[in-house]
Amino acid sequence: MSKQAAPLGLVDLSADAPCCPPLARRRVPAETAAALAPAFKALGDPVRLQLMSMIASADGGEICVCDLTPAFDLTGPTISHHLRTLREAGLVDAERRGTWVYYRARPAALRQLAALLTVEPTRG
Amino acid sequence: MSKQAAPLGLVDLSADAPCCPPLARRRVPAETAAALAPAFKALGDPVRLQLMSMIASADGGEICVCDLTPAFDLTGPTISHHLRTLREAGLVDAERRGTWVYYRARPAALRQLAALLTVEPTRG
DNA sequence: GGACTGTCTTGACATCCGTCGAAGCGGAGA
DNA sequence: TCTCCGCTTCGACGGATGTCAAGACAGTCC
Repeated sequence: MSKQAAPLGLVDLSADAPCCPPLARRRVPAETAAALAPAFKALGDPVRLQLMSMIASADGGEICVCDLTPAFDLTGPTISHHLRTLREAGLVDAERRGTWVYYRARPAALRQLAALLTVEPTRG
Repeated sequence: MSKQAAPLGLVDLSADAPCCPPLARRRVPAETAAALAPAFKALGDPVRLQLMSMIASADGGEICVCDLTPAFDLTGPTISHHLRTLREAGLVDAERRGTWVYYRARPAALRQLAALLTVEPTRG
């Protein structure tokens, strides 16, 4: 369930989207901004930024929700909500395996965002 | 009025903050997440993402508000509000010169965010 | 000094967002 | 089958956010 590019209003941050010269090199057009802003917004919460980091840096490339939840002073539903936000932003993928649900990062999405923010070494 | 590093609750994204190995390499600690999330949140709006791009890609490194406002179907105060958000996130600097106000990007801040999102070419 | 221009601030309002408790669903084990 | 456990969804609430109209402030030109 992770094959289609942008299911149902999800952001398309798939690897093959040939997206985006650096933001500082040329003006980002409105459509591109509208497509990428949700990803930045998803990272714009401290909890989600930590979740994203825990997922992206996990050994084996994936991590169980049961390892994420106890790292915060928040209820299960709240963590679940944040994970959903990251999922809908196209930053992570989820997979149920038996009792547990595992999350893994989408490196291509992170790479796109990083590329957009890239700045020339020191121009001028 | 643009000399001090992090005045009054602003995010410290100054160049000398030795901040942040990639998010995918090691878990981002809570304080770091709290410090950086506002910058991502500021970029999490399509209008601000475009503004940021227009400012960062401007010839001469700076751009007048009078050139920013007409690019959107929004009122002056609304644009001003978004610019303030970018300023308080430490992403841009403002300077009044005569009648007009000029904005310029803070490359160091963008670099920090880009570095945080950096992913190994293809690990594994 | 006075009028004009450009930008920011204030106040108000509708909407969105983070959070929780309660309930639902799916799988595992007795 | 029945119960327990993990995770998600639903419904609700308070606070934050995006937007605008009106007013305030800074600087220029006559």
